[in-house]
Amino acid sequence: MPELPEVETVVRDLKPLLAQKKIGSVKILGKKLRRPWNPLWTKSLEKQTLNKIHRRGKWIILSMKSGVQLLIHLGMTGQLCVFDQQEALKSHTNLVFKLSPGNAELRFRDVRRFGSADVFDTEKELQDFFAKRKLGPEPFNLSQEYWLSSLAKSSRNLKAFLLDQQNIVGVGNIYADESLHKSRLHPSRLACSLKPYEAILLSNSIEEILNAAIKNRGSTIRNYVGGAGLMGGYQDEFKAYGRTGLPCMNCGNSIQKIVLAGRSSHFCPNCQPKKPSKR
DNA sequence: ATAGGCGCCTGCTGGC
DNA sequence: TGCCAGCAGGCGCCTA
Repeated sequence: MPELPEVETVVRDLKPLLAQKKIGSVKILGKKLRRPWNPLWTKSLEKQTLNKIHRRGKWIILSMKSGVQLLIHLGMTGQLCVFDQQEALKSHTNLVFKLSPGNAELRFRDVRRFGSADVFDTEKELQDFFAKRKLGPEPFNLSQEYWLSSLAKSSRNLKAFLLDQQNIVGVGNIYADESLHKSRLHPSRLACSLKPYEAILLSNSIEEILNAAIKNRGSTIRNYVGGAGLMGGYQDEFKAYGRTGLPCMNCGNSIQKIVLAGRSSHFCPNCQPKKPSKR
């Protein structure tokens, strides 16, 4: 589900709600997530004081003062929200962290269970976990040198390239389509075929699209809600994603859908020609 | 090493 | 109205 803007919104929402809180009890419910919960993790987290909440790509990191790290990925349908203890548990709630002082609790709920929760005893172990996955750079203030060279080295199409978190983190199916539409690049163009001006246009577009989506608190198609339970608003701004057969906002031609990298890809055949435009 | 295909899950929608 | 195939925001494993 959630891509960088949604994850960023969850983090921003949770920040004030989790500030100065301590984790009381940890409850594990329902079926396992992508990976099963290790019972030792419960002990590692209980009585720990939260220090910082941030994200790396689409991963949410809750760091404890002791150095223990709780790492959450929302998968396709994950929701990480604070509720009052009195509020009824929604179906498919997997994890409940009581917070003290106060009557609130942090709940993780993931209908499809593609999400995950992991605990690391130290910052170093968390970094090793990320290193194994070879996460690429954040999309903001990308080094131009890095971007041009990694595009040039890749024989994949742009859609697959953008979805690969080793090249750039945080971009998923929606924002890949939106960024390609904004840069007027066909999703099946090969990464290595981009001229430098096209490559720069693409990275600028990614940044602009993601920033605009963050401003709108992300996009809600079905399940996504922020850390305080609110839906996103950027779904109303889509220019390509999900607009199959509807007129392109730039030129009026109808938006096409094809499958690339196993995912549906929406683009305007007129604005995003397969051949590079001359310049 | 790299890239492509598919499996993992559940719920909703659209077409018959 | 009812059924069911197809599809959905992501990752990770396997294979070639």
